[in-house]
Amino acid sequence: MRSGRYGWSSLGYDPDMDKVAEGAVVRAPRSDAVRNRASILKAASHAFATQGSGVDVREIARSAGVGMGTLYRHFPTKDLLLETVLREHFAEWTRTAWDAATDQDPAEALSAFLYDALERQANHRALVEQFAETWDTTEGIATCRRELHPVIDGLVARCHDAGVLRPGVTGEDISLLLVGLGRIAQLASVQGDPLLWRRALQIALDGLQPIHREELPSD
Amino acid sequence: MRSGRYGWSSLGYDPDMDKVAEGAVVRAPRSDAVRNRASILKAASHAFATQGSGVDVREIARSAGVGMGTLYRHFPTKDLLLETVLREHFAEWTRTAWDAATDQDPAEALSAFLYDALERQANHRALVEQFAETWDTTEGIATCRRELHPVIDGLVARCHDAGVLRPGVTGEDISLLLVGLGRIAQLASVQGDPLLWRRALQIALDGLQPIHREELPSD
Amino acid sequence: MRSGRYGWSSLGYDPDMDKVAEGAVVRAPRSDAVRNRASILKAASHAFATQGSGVDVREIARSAGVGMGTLYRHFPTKDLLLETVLREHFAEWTRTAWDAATDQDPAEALSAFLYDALERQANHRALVEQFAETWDTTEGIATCRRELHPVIDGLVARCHDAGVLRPGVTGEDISLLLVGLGRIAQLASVQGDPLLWRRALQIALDGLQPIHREELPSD
Amino acid sequence: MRSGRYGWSSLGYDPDMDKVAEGAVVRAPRSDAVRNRASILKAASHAFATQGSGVDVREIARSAGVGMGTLYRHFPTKDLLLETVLREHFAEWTRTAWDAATDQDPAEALSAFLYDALERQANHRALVEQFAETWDTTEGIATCRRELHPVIDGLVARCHDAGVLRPGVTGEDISLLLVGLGRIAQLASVQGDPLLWRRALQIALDGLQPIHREELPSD
DNA sequence: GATGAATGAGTTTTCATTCAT
DNA sequence: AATGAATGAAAACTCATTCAT
Repeated sequence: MRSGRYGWSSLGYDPDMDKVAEGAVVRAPRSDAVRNRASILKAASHAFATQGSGVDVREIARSAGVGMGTLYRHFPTKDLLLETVLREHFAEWTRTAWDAATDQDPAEALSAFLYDALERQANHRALVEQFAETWDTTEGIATCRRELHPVIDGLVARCHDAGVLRPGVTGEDISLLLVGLGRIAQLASVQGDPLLWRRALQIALDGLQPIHREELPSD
Repeated sequence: MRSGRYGWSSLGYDPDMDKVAEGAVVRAPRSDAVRNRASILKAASHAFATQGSGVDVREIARSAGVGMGTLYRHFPTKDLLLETVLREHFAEWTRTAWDAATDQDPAEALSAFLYDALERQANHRALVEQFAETWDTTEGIATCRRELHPVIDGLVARCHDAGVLRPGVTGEDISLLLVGLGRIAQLASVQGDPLLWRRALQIALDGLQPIHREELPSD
Repeated sequence: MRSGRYGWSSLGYDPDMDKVAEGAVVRAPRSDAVRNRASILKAASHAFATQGSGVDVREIARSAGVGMGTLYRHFPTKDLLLETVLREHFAEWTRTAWDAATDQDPAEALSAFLYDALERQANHRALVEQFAETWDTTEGIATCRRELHPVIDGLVARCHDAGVLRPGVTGEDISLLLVGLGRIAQLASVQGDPLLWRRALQIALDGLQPIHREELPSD
Repeated sequence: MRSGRYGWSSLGYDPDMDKVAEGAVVRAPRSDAVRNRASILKAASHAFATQGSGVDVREIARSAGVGMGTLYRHFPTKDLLLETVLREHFAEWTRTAWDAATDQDPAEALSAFLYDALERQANHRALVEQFAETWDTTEGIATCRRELHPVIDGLVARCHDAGVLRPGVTGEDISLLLVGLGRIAQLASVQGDPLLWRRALQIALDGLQPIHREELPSD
């Protein structure tokens, strides 16, 4: 979090960063800049969630109530804007996930985590899209997805310790299930029927129970 | 299958259909046309599979070694080309699926069906994309996806009859799992590791076993 | 009429012309060629009349029941095909016009000529279009339009001699009226009301009566 | 005229219309935008006038000295650009027409109106084209043509009242004559000889005089 | 700093004409 | 000679990004 010291911009492009020279006075950002940045992120978040990453940048600018120039001053490329939006999403998600992961009994924690995850993905087109687009990369948007990995790995470890998870199941297995069930959640949400994905989640959770002792394929 | 009587072109657009009058001699299509049509379909199939439905038509034409006009003579819109490619995929898929569905014992049949399905989806971006795009429509490409429904419903019924499927599981549940696991297969395939999706499939199959008697959520 | 000696092709391109060398045996054209040429002309005439000169050549070929190659063998460019069609139209028109011009009393003859002319134009989009496109050229399609000029000039002269035409009216005036009224006829025909153009024609004819002695503007 | 309140853009597309909220401060448009909009309209008007509605949009953009994007920002479709150009023409025309129609004695007014009309049509290919294309429709560009109808009907009524117009002549007759004579004017203008259409106009006007008592054809 | 107009390469599709079969 | 498939240069329109005001 490279500009955390300002307390106002924790992610993405910092327009004044390059002005910060040795010994220079760091001036607090103008309040309208702060406000604009926030509206842009809000508008972008909504647009990406409902229409996917293909939305027209102008629509975002318009619904944020700012001009294109302002948008591009804060986020020099569309990709960076998307990245920032998803990063915030993931950051919040990760936060909730840590809560879920620590508060309850392990099995409950895992199921709560997945439930929350699907609810998020059900309502976020771009989120689901980007899982696929960036699966094999390690930079850009992918970095934020990876912030979930420790949470998942922690959950998995706790479950194994408590003997409530099918032996052999890895964090990666859960991540992948997350993606697959996420897609299901999204489709179900298009049909306006959240029950549909809950059924799939139930099936997956049951398949993860330790009654199933058959080895999962490997090598 | 309106041009089945020719025995040479069972799918997609037939540019000379309207020349076929009552009693007219149907002349075999020119060999170059057949070759071109095939190269276009092959190139398109590959392009759609690897790059998704967003590929530039020109790239398809170029890699098929034909001009734009030729491509458009065979497939008057990009959508129709995509539809034809997917239709062929689905047609073949459906065929294999019927085989799988009838030959073996029910549980085996279901698992073979899903296995085959995921292998297909693992290698076809556009296929996976279109599941989502057309989930709630009933026309166009969606029609071919729906040809799988009877197969799935049949499988589900047989499994229930044999008591090898978790009570309450519907054809729609399986369809959704298909989509979700399909996405997983695709991601795993990007990483070049088919084992990954087989693990997810195993988990899902185990969750579908009749040991799990807990009701799936409904209403 | 350069290929009149064959007695079968009086207009347009003659595919074998260039084979006629000194002392060569001039072979009669194949009967299917004659038939094809005729169907092409018929189809083209209908297409140009109903859809204007913008019709797709393929539609003409298709409704003539011949391939594109055949069409282009007879008429090496679309323009030439259009020209030939209009030329035939004009030829027939000119023939009728001469009849009208000689048979009756002059005033009747003029009015009959115009009436016939408008009836033709009412039903021929391309005909009306080409009047405008080629008004200021002297080659190509324009040449056939000009074959009407002598008829018109003859009519005008006879009318002047008989004192039934407003003094000062020229053949060019009549030609222009023809074009203007032609457009009116076409519009009226779109509305399915031929009466409309007859009213305009009546007005024009009355304005041409010799009661009106006021000089028409000149210089 | 929905954006009349701005006092600066009365016709065509207003890209920021939706930004104008209740009580918002309407900022004057940027001078370059105004300039560009004007150049586009000027270039388009000239292009449509000389080459008809078939001109390449790129040519308009190029001769207006703007990029394609700019053109399309101001006029989202080619049709709308054409419509706007013609609408301005018609608006100005209608204005002049009302002047002509009210100022003078009826017969003079009618003749002045027609004279003005033909002068306009003589120099505008697209204008003349669109009369024909839209004759039987009531939407789009046709709406502006229809704004002339009341003027014409008014003129006709005044002329009949004053007994200076041939009995039975309707506004529709005049409209049609307008179109026909317009085409004549256009052709004459191509030859660079405006006298030609004045002669045709004179003939038509004389045919409209009340000396001619013969009924015009009807039913 | 903010604004939103301008840019222009890129995308799909059409159709007169050519040429292999 | 006939066929109809192949060609490819346009043409209309989009949208991420830049830049004048």
